[in-house]
Parts: sequence; structure tokens; C-alpha cells
Amino acid sequence: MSRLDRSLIAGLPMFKGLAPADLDRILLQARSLRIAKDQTVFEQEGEAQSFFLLLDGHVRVVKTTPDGQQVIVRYISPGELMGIAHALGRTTYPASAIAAVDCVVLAWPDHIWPELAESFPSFGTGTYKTVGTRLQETQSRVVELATEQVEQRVAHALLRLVKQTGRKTDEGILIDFPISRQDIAEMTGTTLHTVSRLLTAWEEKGLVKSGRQKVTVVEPHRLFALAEGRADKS
Amino acid sequence: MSRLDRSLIAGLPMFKGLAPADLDRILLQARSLRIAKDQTVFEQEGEAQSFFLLLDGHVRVVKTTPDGQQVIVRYISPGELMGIAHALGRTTYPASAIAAVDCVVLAWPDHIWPELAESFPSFGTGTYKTVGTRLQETQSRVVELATEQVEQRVAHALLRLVKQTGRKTDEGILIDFPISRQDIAEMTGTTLHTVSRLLTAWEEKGLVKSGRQKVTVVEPHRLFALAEGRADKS
DNA sequence: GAGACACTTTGATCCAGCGCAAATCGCCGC
DNA sequence: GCGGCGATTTGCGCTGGATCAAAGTGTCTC
Repeated sequence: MSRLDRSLIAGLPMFKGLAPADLDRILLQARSLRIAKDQTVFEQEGEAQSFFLLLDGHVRVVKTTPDGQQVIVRYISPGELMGIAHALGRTTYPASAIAAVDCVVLAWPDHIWPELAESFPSFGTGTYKTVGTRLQETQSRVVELATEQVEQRVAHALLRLVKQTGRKTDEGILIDFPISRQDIAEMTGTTLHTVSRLLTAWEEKGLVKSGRQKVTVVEPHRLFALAEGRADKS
Repeated sequence: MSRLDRSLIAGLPMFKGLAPADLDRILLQARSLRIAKDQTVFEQEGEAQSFFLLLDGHVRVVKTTPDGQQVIVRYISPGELMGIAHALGRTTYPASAIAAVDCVVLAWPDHIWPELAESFPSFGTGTYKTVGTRLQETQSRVVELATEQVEQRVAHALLRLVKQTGRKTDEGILIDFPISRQDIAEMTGTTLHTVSRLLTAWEEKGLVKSGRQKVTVVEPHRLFALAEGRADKS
């Protein structure tokens, strides 16, 4: 782990306020892994043996139904924890995590969780707050799925990605990792066909620019209006 | 609070393993409330001032969208905590809680949460596990909403209620509080009309018996088969 | 026990979005 | 530069459920 990583880590919410020596003690128990694009970090149903901190890259968390359909639960960005199932009383991962690009992660053996949480209360509570936040985000998605039309759901999904991983370019805000129509469909409970049609329609209206595995949001505010159900003139 | 309540409480997961004296100290800080049917325990957007333990009754947790549509996030059963927003770093309730029947709840002032969690680690971790469980349940609902047809979703919803609050009767398993077609629709992202049609169809097949604000599941296994997408002959 | 009200059923119509199929396009490796 | 393959676009028909409308039914109040 580089010096750079270390200073990045120290700034993360769950490590905030830790004495440098304590931070070292925690970090020493982790090993650093390089995960190639499309490799899995952990697998649904797999026995939970580690929890992870994403240092660099983007990870897709996916649930697969018995009949093979996939749903993207969320994307993990650098600085976020993942696979903390065990910390929450599970012994098995509830979803798979797949690298959307080449990634670097820190992995801790699961069994040290209780010790960590106990020795460093701020680490524990920080993490629990994260879980609380995710619960609320997930509940919002339930509301979305239950009440909104496909167009609004896709708009919301894009805006969420923009906020989470958007990178400013001269054309607009680019979603900073390769993402296909299929991926967007799996985030919103629709089909790649419908997503494709929506994107071309939006492109004609100048809301977005998109290409192969790439989406740039040109006019976030107008897209937001769409997401809120306000119809878009022009 | 009656002696009966006290022994019930002592058996709950988050109070397990607490010395009786400690339990008393915690309970003394709560006040007991009676909530009439259809009254709200706390309100969406309201400033979080308390968290609650449901002692008796059933509570509906509801999110309302800006345009007035409602979604039932979950039902709370006796022995469950609710309104723990603040414990998870929120200052405001993300949903409303409405008594489905006359209820009895314990209410603690929010500000004692940190003290409680610190003094009684098992209380803290127990609660966090609950949150973890709810996160996973909610994620499963996202998967359901994203991949299943209405019929399967409604079947799943009923089975969940049966498991959570089912009471055995001579006709089958009765959902133990008044529940309308509209309620079921709000749990599954559909309309009361569609739910009504489904229930009548199922009734003809002998899967359920239902009436005004009342559903009895007669053949859970066949309903389960439906929920799983396996078609039902007969 | 009459009336009112809330809940439920049922019919009829409509359309958003899915499924299927086929063509096209962009990118990679050789 | 030439395949080849995965991603995308686009057309078309179909249908699961929503929407709209109206009638029926159980329960409570006075």
C-alpha cells in the first residue's frame, strides 16, 4: 500500500479521528489486492471470509435471481466498504461484487471485525451509519420502482451515477466507467431495448450524449425535471 | 409497563444477556404510549426525537412520494424497534409509522441512544444487526420489483405477512390485522383493482380465502409455488 | 333497521413497455 | 485491413396491467 493510499484512507469517514498508530494497526491486518476488470471480488452465497475497502476503481454489486436474471444493487466507489455482511450478522454474501474496471481493494479477514469495532468505536459507528444510509437509499429505490414509470427510473439512475462518479468533461458530465445499456436496464428493472430507445430520444433532445459503454449527461437539470415527472418541452 | 411486558422485553434479541438491573435502567428512561388505530407514531420528515419499541399491535411504515402516492415499506410486529433513524445518523424520520390496530409502544428520547449503545454493547450490536437484516430484506424487495410480475410480487407479499404475523385458524393462516386490497397494492407497486382480481382468482383455485380487510392463506405451499414463478395447474 | 360510508368486485378500454427479430455499428486482435 | 464479436439501434406486434367507470357488499352509526 502506497503512502498516497494511506493519506487517502485516513480521510475516510470510518477512519476519521483515529490516532495514526491505531490506523496503522488496522491497516497492517489488511492485504491489498488487485482485481482485474470483470473479476469478482466476492460471490453471492459465498461464505463471507473478508470485508473490503475499495481503494481504486468501480465495483458493481449484483444480485442474481434463481432463474438467472440480474439486478444491479449498487455501484461501489473508491473509499467505500463492501462485503460487510458478516459485520451485520450474516455468514454468507447476499450478492456478488464484480469489478467494472481494474480495481485495487484492501481486504480484511472477517473475524477481526468485532475486535476492530470494539477497539475503535468510531470505526464501528461510522460503518453502521453507512449501513443506515444504504438502507435508506435502498428504500428510496423501492419507492421508485413501485411508483415511477421507466423513463423516470432511468433518469434517476443516471443522475445517481452522475452524482456518485460523474467527471466533468467539455461535453457535460461523464459517468466515469464503462456502462452498457444492459447495465442501466439491470439498475432500473427494464430491458436494454427500452433504455436504448430512451437514450436516443434524450440524445435528440440534447439531454445526454452516449456511445458504446459510455454516457455523458449534458443537461442534468432537464434530466432531473424528467426524473421528477415534469414533462420536458422540446 | 406491566410485569408481563417486562419479561417479554427481556427476551428480545437486543436486550438479551443484559443484567436485570441494567435492563431496568434502560426501561426507566422510556415512556409507554398507547396509540389508537390509524394514529401516527411518527411522521415522515418529522424531526426525530424518539425511537420506539412496539410492544403490542401492528404498525405500517409508509413512504409518501411528492405527488401523494404511498408505498408501504414494511410492517412492524411486536418486539421490533422503529424510528431508529437518529441512531443511524439521521435527524429526521424517512417515513411515517401508522398504527394498523390499537398499539402499545415504548418510546425513548433519541438523545440517550449513544449512551445506551455505549453502556450496553449487546444492545448496540443487536440493533445494528436488525438494521443489517432490514437492508437485506429491502434489497430483496428491489430485486422482486425489478424482475417479477405482479402476481408473483403479491404472492410474495402475502407469504411474507403470513410468516411475520400469520395466525393459524381452522381455515388456514390468517394475517393477523386488518389489511385492505389497497394496502397490498401499496406493498407491491400495483393497484387495488389488480390485487382484487388476483385474490378472487386465487380464491376460486382454493389458495386463499379473503374478505373485507382480511386475508387467509389456505394453501401456503401452492401460493409459494406461484411466487416462485412455477405455474399452478388447476 | 335505515342510511351512509368505505371497501370490494367487475367490466371495458387503452397503452407503456416487453419480446422477438434483424440490421448496424464500433472495437479488438491478428 | 480483415474478420469477428459484443453492443446498440430500430421496427413491429402483443399483452400485462393501468385507468376509468359503475355496481355491489359488509359494517358501523344513530
